[in-house]
Amino acid sequence: MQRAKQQQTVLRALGEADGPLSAKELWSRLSGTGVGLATVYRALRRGVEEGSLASVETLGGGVRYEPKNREHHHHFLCSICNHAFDLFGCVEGLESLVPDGFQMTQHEVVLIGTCDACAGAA
Amino acid sequence: MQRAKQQQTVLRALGEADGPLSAKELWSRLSGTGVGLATVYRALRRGVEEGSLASVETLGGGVRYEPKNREHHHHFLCSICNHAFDLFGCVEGLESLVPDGFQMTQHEVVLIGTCDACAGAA
DNA sequence: CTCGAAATGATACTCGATTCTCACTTGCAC
DNA sequence: GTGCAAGTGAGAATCGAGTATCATTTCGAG
Repeated sequence: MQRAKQQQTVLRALGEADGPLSAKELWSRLSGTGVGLATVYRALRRGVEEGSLASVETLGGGVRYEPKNREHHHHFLCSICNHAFDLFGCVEGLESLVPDGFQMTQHEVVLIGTCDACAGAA
Repeated sequence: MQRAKQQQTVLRALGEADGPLSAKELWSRLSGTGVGLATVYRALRRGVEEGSLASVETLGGGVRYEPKNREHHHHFLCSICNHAFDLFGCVEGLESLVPDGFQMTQHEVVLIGTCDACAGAA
């Protein structure tokens, strides 16, 4: 196992995911590599500080991380496996919801249901 | 101060709010009444169990609670005061985001920005 | 090869949110 | 008034997420 390169391993694994991952989820995907949880957190924190990663909340508990070099998108949260998936595209008509005097700067859309795998296994 | 009715006080205060409240937010609104934090949690837990309350995550950290007898709605989160407000209305076109094989059962829309009061104070 | 700065993994620790414990109080039946 | 089950407030205990510590290892410069 190589040292001094574990953080790159962490970031690469995150980049290969199909959605944002929490620190624990990411760590479990690296369980065979001997990477410590502390290193996962170090890599995530550094990534956020350097601007290459974004931390997102997708409901379902906890903060997840994803690479920042992605198009504007939203997430699908599987209520069975609790995994978050990236969705492509966005929705219209959000401005009409904003009350007078309020200023919207961002928005989040989260769809909740069952993912491909969980729906098929049911 | 009346005893054995504190939980009703808690639930009434929640019903009068303009958006979902966290346990701490709710407790601070009751600070003059001598209600203990434990009682707030007890009231919230019981309300959820009995089905009169819904727990919602509005991003911005933590779980908030609101009465369940409300129309379908979404929330606006002020990034300055971190308060959550109810929004009325919904959006169209969510179905088009769902990937093949996935089944959507719920959705959440959260708008983020500055509320009336915070925008005015800036 | 040798040295030192930076990285690493294991684990102890911190912090906040929530729940539990317990002595006391209240409301109600009798 | 008495007895008792349920409610209550204060603080202890618990739990999970994230951070700090520390001995060890790696890697590049000389």
